[in-house]
Amino acid sequence: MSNPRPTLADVASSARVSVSTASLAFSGAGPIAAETRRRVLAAADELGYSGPNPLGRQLRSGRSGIVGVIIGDALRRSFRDPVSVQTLDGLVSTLGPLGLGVLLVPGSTAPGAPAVDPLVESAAMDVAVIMWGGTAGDPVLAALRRRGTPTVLVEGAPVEGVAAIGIDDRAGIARLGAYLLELGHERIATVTLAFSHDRREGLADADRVASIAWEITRRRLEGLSDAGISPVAIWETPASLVEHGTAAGRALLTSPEPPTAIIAQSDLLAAGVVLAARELGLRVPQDVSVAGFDGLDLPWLAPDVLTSVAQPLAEKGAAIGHAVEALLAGSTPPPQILPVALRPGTTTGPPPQKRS
Amino acid sequence: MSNPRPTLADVASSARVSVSTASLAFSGAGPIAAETRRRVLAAADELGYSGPNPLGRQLRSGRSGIVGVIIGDALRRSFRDPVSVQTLDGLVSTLGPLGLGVLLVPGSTAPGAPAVDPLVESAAMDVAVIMWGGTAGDPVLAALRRRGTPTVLVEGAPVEGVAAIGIDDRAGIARLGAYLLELGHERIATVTLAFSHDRREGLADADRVASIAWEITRRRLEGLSDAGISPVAIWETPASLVEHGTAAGRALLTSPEPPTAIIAQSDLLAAGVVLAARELGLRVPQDVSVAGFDGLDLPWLAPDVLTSVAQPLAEKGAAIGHAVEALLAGSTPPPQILPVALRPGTTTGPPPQKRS
DNA sequence: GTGACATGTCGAATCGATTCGATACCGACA
DNA sequence: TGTCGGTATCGAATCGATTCGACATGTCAC
Repeated sequence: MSNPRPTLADVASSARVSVSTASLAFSGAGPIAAETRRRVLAAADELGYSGPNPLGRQLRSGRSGIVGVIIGDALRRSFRDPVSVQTLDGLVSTLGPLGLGVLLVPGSTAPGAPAVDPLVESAAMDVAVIMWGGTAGDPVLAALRRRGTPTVLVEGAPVEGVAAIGIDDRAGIARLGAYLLELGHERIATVTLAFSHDRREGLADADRVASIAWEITRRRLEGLSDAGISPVAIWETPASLVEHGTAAGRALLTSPEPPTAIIAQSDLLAAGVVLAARELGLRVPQDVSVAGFDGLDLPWLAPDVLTSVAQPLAEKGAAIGHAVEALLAGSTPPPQILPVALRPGTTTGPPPQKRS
Repeated sequence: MSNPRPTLADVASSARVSVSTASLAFSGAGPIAAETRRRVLAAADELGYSGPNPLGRQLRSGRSGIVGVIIGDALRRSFRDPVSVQTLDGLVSTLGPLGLGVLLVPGSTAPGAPAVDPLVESAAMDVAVIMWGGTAGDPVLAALRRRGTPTVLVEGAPVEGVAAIGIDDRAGIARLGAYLLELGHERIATVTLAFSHDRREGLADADRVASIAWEITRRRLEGLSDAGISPVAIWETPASLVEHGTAAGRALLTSPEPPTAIIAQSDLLAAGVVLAARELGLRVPQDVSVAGFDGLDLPWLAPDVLTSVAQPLAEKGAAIGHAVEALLAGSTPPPQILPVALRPGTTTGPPPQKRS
């Protein structure tokens, strides 16, 4: 009964045709008589053969049909961020129709360890996508290189020979900064994404800022300078999560000379700042303006609607998908920077009148 | 230069050993002289050969090392729910050390279409995990069966020959119901997860309730009966998202005879109800009690802490992982129901005194 | 000195499909 | 009648590894 699963050869012999003909019946690549085809399929049906074994096909074609998506570290952390999820969703939607599957690959095995997850070294994948820009000497990038796996780097620093997809976050932040300056703000603080793997939390001094390893954080910080803003405080967070934004907000808003506006590098962080302000009895935006980045829909922040810079998440996922497609076709897709758009909400306004 | 990638045969001939010996040098399965091994590795290094091609290995072993995770429909929807994400995280953490990768497989191609995504039919996977209980006649389940892929069903109705992992949500809801009864509530309404693929939103009458296709929704509803509660209203939502909870809360709390307590089948829904109550100027729990299910940590709901029934998400993921492991080993893991625990928060209290 | 045994290496078969080139057959056309 | 062209089928090679059994060599004990 439950013999070893039937193979194409079994089906062929049962239908009294050669293996090659049987293969044709399934793949449809090549001329085959309708009657023969019918006979083969009937035999397959009878034997309980459910189509060619993908493993055989893959070996022959040299393609696994799998795109490895390297997720920062803990899935839990990456995916608590709607930004990752929506981007991934866009990617999956684009890859699906191409018959490509997405394999989730943890980056590093242990949180702090420099070791690379064994899957990066040994999983079958035709292309790899690094979701959150690897740093220059990223061991994951090195491993992929060694394996010769074509790679798409998302939101990273440009690396020779690696396809890149990003967004124009620097200009977006600059635009946001200009907007706040126009409103009259002079004391602007900022809450940033993580600086590097060490994921510290707290105020960052100039030295610390100079040590930023993650391109995305640096770029968004540079957007502020572009707007001519030098922040009165730079607060570094371990990850883009609401609670870290709240912690940042509490600290910044209770400082001796609190900022009149806070720009966070992500909406989740900004939302956290808004919650901290509420908690402290401050009105947003009358007492303090708060702005974020990403353009997420955060219904639970109601009645506030975050002022933010919207990035096209689904399109970003699709762009990654197209880059993957191009790499598979053997071409080298050009780097692509997607545009972002300032989206004013209810959390920004003119600064409070100076008392005294 | 960039010739066709070197193969084990190339390495072997370059190291002047046979292919079989070269294989041994990499796999370590079998006796091999240290010196020979060194020579092979050196040759590999020189040729830029980065380990055996997984495709060849897979064909030989008949194993792909891939676990397909079938996600309901749109990734975007599934993964906006922290419950899915945290469970998946637990699963990935368990599978990683086993050298197994997780392949994301969309369930159905189009939202409403009954068609099954081609990946379900043709992707190479050793085991499949259906994340949110397929219904009885689920086409995905049927397809997997036909292919003979061992399957783990999470939170589903028991199906012959399919491994099952679930939580004791029915008892948990019953416990929660009892708790509210003890507090003195008499008018209790409930907000449920989706009934079926059609994902309607609004009050459900008895007929509609009788038509529930999704086991998880039915089970949690039955928990209420177990506690002796017949809800004054049953509000059906399309998905476990905050905004649907808010819509439900608005409707239920503005009805002629509003409930004094609302039990939601998920924390996200419950959080939405709390937000609706705030919006309506109602105090929680003085004016209305709200409870959820899942035991999520929702910092943005502060200062409220949701009363909820906590389920062990990471453990659930791990349990799924172990079931996968067992299936791969050829055994049939027993169905497993994980315990849940009532976790009172600040959103429940005695009902308001009757006026008049 | 010889048999028993462990160690290292090799050749060939195998996993399950795809695909190229050859062959056989048919009707049409000159 | 001989040839050309197209269709349908088949045989054999191929993808890149793993693994089993055979064989050669070396060591030890009796």
